[in-house]
Amino acid sequence: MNDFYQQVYQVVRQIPPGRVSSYGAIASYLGARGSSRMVGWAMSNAGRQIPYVPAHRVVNRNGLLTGKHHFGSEIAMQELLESEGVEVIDDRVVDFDRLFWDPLVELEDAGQLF
DNA sequence: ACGTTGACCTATA
DNA sequence: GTATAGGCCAACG
Repeated sequence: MNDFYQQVYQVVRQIPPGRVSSYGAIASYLGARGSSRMVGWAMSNAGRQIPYVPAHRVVNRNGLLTGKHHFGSEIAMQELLESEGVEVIDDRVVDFDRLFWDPLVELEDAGQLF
């Protein structure tokens, strides 16, 4: 795969349980601010990646579970999040601002990767 | 090769 | 606060 995808997967794996991030934040961290859609495409392939990529911890900027349809079932993503202590109501992450995990802030730089 | 689609985001009104 | 437009670029038919 391209390095871009691998980088996306690396960042997603850094998201701690019970926290969530966004496509745009990851794209921005990888230097592709305008290409947040590519992060979504990377997630589409995330299910086939080894090791496991916690794609359920990645939601859109509004905290909406827009990618839930790509999981096994419609409630799989929500179930996974709730099993980690993340409240999800009406396909939306509760206290998204508080649970938001920004790689730009948490990792500070690319030194945490590789 | 071309048009459409898509797990998105920002800007403007 | 919502609505609309534009940009982004890989994958698919």
